[in-house]
Amino acid sequence: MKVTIYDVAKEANVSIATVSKVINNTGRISEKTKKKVLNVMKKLDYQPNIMASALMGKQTKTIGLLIPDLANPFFAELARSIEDRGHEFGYNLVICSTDYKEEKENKYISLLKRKSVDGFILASGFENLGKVEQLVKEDFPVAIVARDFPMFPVNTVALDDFMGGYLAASYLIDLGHENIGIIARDVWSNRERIRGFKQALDENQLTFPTDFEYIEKMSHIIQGKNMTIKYLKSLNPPTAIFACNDLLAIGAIQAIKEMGMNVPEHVSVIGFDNTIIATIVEPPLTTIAQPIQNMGKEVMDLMISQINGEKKEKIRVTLHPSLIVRESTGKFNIVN
Amino acid sequence: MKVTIYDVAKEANVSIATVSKVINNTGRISEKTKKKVLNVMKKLDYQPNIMASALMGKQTKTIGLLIPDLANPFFAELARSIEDRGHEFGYNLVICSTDYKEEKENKYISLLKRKSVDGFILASGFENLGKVEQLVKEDFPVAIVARDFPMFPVNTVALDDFMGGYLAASYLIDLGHENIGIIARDVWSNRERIRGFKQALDENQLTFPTDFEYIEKMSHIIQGKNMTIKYLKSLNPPTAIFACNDLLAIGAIQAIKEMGMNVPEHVSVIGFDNTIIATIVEPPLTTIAQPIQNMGKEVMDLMISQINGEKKEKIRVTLHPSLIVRESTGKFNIVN
DNA sequence: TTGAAAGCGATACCAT
DNA sequence: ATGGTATCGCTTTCAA
Repeated sequence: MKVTIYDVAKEANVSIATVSKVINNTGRISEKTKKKVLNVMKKLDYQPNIMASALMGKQTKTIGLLIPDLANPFFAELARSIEDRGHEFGYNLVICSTDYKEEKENKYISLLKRKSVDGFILASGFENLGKVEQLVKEDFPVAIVARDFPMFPVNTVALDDFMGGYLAASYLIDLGHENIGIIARDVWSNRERIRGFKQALDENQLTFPTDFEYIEKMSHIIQGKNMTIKYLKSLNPPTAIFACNDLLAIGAIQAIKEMGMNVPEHVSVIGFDNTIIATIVEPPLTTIAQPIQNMGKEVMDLMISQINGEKKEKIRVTLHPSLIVRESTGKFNIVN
Repeated sequence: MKVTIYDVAKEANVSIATVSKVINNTGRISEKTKKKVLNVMKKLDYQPNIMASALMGKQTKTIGLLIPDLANPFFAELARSIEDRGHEFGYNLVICSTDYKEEKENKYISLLKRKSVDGFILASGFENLGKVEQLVKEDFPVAIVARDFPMFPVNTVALDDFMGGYLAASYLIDLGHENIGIIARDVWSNRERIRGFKQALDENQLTFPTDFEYIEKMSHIIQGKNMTIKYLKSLNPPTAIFACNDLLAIGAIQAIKEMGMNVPEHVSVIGFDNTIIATIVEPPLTTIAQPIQNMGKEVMDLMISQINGEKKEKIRVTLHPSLIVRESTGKFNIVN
């Protein structure tokens, strides 16, 4: 059957304690026995059982990653970048899609704790403050990414969402737009983006639409489409749309086309995230880019340093969004 | 600290054996003590440590999923559907991107075995027959998805790739195309698709392009683009392109547009997979659909039944592709 | 119906 | 420099 430390010890004529020491490179063992044990390990193709050592308090080298939806390209790309950085340090990811459901979030967290993950990386959409706070109190390694939690100390890699919203609005305003529709789900990062958006509006003496309302449920193409149709059919239709993610923006573009109008001639559209789909849609989507690769790397680094107990103080890394101008936005056009 | 089975036993004035029995609903215990123990468990918020029971040979309820690239929408969507089905049965997924590198595949497999995963689901791109065969020989639960391994018995959920290629070619031929370029990486499923493609060609007395060659490296937009440019600049440029995934097809469309031509007026493009991006490009992509949701469900079901030792014989589920006609394909046009 | 005790596969302290 | 052994948290006979 499976070869264990006992098999190695027996074959090498040493104790399991000695074998353990050569595995972990701890204590002192003569070069000679070390070499001997190493040889036997190779010969028997011995693979230490990580679960067993986890029982003794060692790391499992596994991190739980909770995201809203793996099928959303933004989260898939983010997960991939986290995975890559983790891989460099021997970590694996258990990836869980929560669909923004608190019930699933709780379930996954307690399940993964029972599986002795070394820590959790929580991505955007996590509204479940209580659970996170509890984790932090227990001193369980947690890091937040693409989502800011200003309330208590926790390692965080956030985008400056406020700035993102501000950038989007400023650009649209520069193009001459004064009536801009907003599409967003009610999550923290979007509230920030809208706050930044409003700031730019204020600075230009423009008023925030009074009839704005968040979309419910998912942030998918269909929701973006529906909301856009609603906007365009309203009494005072906007000349530009700010969608809080690329998927929603695509829905907006589809709606505009379906209603017989053009992007950006009749209506401009700006997205958020800069995922692969922004380059694919026609016209290519102007969007606010999140530095996904960097976010993944940074959050994994924070996680690892926390697991290793390197620094006690919690760190907040804020990354900056950038405007990527493509072809879905244009000057306000009197055509309207 | 963490509450263990001992804490529960002490608090309930029973032995840990008894507690274990009520946890697992095994052996016989009186309703009274059962209720008592259950209460204490709730009161102490006891969460059995899965690693400890795994050491005793129980399941970890964790499956390793190896895919080429999580950032590829097809695999992200597939992973999501596998995750969903697994979730219904209490399974979690450790997701690993291999980048088609045998070295990574091997590394992940042995690492996850050390972490006592209950089984592996291997997705398309896995060319590493030796390792898989070894797993099968060891009777380690393995299931293959989106990839066929005809050589030895292993649970498989495959697409009828041959049929997919056949469908694509037939459709293009019906449209009047006789010179069709093919873009594909050299993996098993693509070889099958091309075989089906060739079959349709043969049936129509058309000849397979003699200068066809596989692309190297990744199957990304850029590779699709480069290959298409090469085709269009050749002496006898094709009037249609068959790309073996949607990403490559999108690259093809981009290349065609960049060269000042239109899709499908000048060149038709057909993709494969029917991921979300097929609906997003302009023109919307005609493609061969893989039933992703079904594939995920079926492969997880096979995995679970194998883990539970339900049936010994290995099963091969073959799902059928379907042609999704959108707007990237059109009749062969004399314009050329 | 319940419990004592022997593992599972590793780590780590304490002797030797 | 090496080894004996307790221990981690749980499962599972086997007795009582």
